[in-house]
Amino acid sequence: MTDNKINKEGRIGAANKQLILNAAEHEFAKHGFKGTRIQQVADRAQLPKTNVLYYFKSKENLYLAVLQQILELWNSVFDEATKDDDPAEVLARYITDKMEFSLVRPEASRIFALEIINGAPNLYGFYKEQHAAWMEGRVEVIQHWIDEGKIQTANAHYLLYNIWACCQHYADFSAQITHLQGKEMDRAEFEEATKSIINLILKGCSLEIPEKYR
Amino acid sequence: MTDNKINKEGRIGAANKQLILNAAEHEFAKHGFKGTRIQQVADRAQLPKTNVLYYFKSKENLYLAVLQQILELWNSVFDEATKDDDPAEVLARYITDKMEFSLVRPEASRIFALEIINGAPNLYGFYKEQHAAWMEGRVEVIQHWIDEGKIQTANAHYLLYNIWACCQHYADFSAQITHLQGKEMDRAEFEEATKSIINLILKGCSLEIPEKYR
DNA sequence: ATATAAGTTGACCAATTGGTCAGGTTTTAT
DNA sequence: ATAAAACCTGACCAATTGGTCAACTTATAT
Repeated sequence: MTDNKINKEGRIGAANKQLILNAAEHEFAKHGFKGTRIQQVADRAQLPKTNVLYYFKSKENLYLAVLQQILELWNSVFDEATKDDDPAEVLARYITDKMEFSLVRPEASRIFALEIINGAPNLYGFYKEQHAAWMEGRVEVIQHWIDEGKIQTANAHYLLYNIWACCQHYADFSAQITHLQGKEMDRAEFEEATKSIINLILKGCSLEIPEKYR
Repeated sequence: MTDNKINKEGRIGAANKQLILNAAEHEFAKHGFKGTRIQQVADRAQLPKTNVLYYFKSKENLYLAVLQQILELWNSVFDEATKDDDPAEVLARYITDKMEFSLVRPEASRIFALEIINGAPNLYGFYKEQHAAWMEGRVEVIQHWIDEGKIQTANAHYLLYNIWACCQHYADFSAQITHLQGKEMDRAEFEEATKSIINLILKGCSLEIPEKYR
């Protein structure tokens, strides 16, 4: 049971890896996989390019690590809802969480969007199970409510798509929104937008909007 | 008034240009600007690479031409709505048109999405006026209804964003949807999804759903 | 008929860029 | 102290790829 030190990263490695991952998320979100240069990531992380390759053997490897990190975050945010909770409460909470995610981690959302527009080669290859499980879990909850007559909606899938679409739009299309409104949305405006989505979705399901989300 | 023939394209040129544009739309939608190789476009159009460069001087030029073509289509589809029409009718029609667009021209929608995620450098540079005018026109119509009390919604912008988001999602994220449902959505399913959006948006604005859109 | 423009294309080039490598320094466990 | 592992990085390379060029064929107007 001796602790083998071979191929174990030290403190420096862990810190630098995170530094690089953050820089890479920024660059991949803005330029896509092909459009991102390792040199740009290195510059942003203030490290030499060779150092980036030292920690992440290849560009693809780096991208996969970024995607992995995003998926972990993604899952953790929405894992709380269960089928025994009140639909109105859960949906409102769900939308609030998603919008919070769009506000604080827009770049993560954009990388996810780029991956899917690109045909999701990695999501349905490398992280297939992980991603599928996350989605199936959400569909299951809604379907349960429909079966029990707790919620009025024709199709669990379409409801989820509409929620995802509205919430992710504020991250993925923020350049368009900023341009249209003449300035970046601040937190107050994000909360207003969140209410507009909650209003839309809950009314659409003929649910009462909980007091604290009005 | 003599007809100067210098730099005028003949029939062959017009036909080939369109052939290349169609191929380019396909490739740009799938791989983004940086990820697309001129050779791939040429292969899809079944022409030598040099021939593509002959008609479109550079890759950027080709991309701009594709974007231009998409914007013309985009605008033409939504220019019909006016502020004097019935909001319920117009919104339902608007959503139907957008969903039809997502069904028949998903790649155009994806190029548009990629451009915006990328920060919309060309939309707010080259085609700034064109694009802004299209958006402002839509906002104006909604705002007019709000001012006249014809429609119950807090914010014209957010309403439009939510409509765009839901409809474009079915084009931009079709890879995810296809994966989730195990097969591509057919027209019947698209019509069902369209109804779910109309239901959501109109109920959200406290509008009656017109008979033919139920 | 023929001149002029439009269209075609293989050969080639220069720049970019992902990735390697070897020779170093620093950290860490004992 | 010292050995082993972890970390660092300048120099370099091979492959990709956007774009040029010159020689050629085809179409078209008069």
